[in-house]
Amino acid sequence: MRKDAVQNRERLLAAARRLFADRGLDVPLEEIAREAGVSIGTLYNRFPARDDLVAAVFEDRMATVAGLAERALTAADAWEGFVGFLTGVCELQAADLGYNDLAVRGAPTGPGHALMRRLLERAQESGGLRSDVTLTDMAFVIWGVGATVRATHEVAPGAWRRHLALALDGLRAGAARPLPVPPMTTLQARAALEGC
Amino acid sequence: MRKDAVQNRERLLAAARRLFADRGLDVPLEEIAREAGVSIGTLYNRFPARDDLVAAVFEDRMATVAGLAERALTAADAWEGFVGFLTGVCELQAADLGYNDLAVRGAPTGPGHALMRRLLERAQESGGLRSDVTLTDMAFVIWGVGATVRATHEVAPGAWRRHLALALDGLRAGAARPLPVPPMTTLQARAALEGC
DNA sequence: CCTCAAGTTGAGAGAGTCCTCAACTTAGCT
DNA sequence: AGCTAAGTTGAGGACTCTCTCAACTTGAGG
Repeated sequence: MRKDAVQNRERLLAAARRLFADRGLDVPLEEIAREAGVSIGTLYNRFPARDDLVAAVFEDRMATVAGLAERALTAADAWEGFVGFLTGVCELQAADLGYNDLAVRGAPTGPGHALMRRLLERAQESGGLRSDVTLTDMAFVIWGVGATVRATHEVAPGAWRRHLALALDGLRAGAARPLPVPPMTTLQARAALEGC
Repeated sequence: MRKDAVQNRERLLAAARRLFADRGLDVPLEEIAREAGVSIGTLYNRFPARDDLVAAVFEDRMATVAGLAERALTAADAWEGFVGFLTGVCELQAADLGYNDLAVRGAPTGPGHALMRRLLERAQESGGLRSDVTLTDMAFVIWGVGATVRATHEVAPGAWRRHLALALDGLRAGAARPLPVPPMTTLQARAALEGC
């Protein structure tokens, strides 16, 4: 790749990072090109589809989340580890509206799928996490906090922490009351994301 | 008003009710006009702004929610009343994507504002509801369940009940752990809605 | 310096939505 | 039946966003 092309790619990524973070994934591509000081044609040249740009921008987050999960697994207290992981993910959501959109749209399909399952089972075995929740129920936390982040990020930037705290209190073993309907199947959870 | 005009108004409302329910508030107005068998000009003639149509379609829901709140206030068990109210509102959300959008966008400004405050205080005095939550925290339930409804309505229509049950378990006095950040002020909660 | 593959450009086609308005139609009164 | 205010119509202007492509520019190897 020619060096001016590399530079333009970097500029596009930097612009996209900024705009996605401030306004979410639906920012017009023309605006990203303008912000990058590059024409719309160049943007399409580098990133034929919006998803290619999104994937490139948020590549690092996959590793970040995996790191969070691994650290959480080594926590002395399994429940604390579980809480730390969810808090970490929600902090990423709150820090970047683009990642918030991505997390909401990809909640249960995430990369740390296997890691999360172990995290959850470990927290259940330790007696901290109620035993009647499944991995697919974690989507409720992501979706819920995601909605709160969207609504409040400008006007009450820390409000999501309160939402998360309430949600976590509902996940504690001590709080458990029998749940109604069965959990979503993995297939259902996956399908739920297509619709948004 | 001429009787053909009345009829067209009814047709428009019926069409809007159907389409809003199925697809949410952002359905194109042209499609509503087509579904009603009426031209787009007539729609604009009757309802100059989208909000006028939305208000007319969901007028009845205001009364429904007020009724839910009043019934909840007379429940023998204050906590059960509180749960019944929230469940009722969420059922409305799940039954109608348009109302879901409306509830999410208008969560804390709702009509039963005063009624809801009494409902909440009553549930707290009875010892069922944790005492550190405020009215503005209810928005988390509406926003959260709203997001789950949106994501799952096609693929796992009952999933929101599980989300709500978990949220309610987090609101129980028994589950209470100290909450982080202070609650949103009413002003913040109101402002949060403008952004969406 | 020359060449040309690689890269950039931006006007414009296309799709979708909102909203208007001048021309037309009709309900309902006399 | 005739009149008129009330109502309807739908083409079209305005805006926004996506995506393409033929013409132009430039980096870098020879």
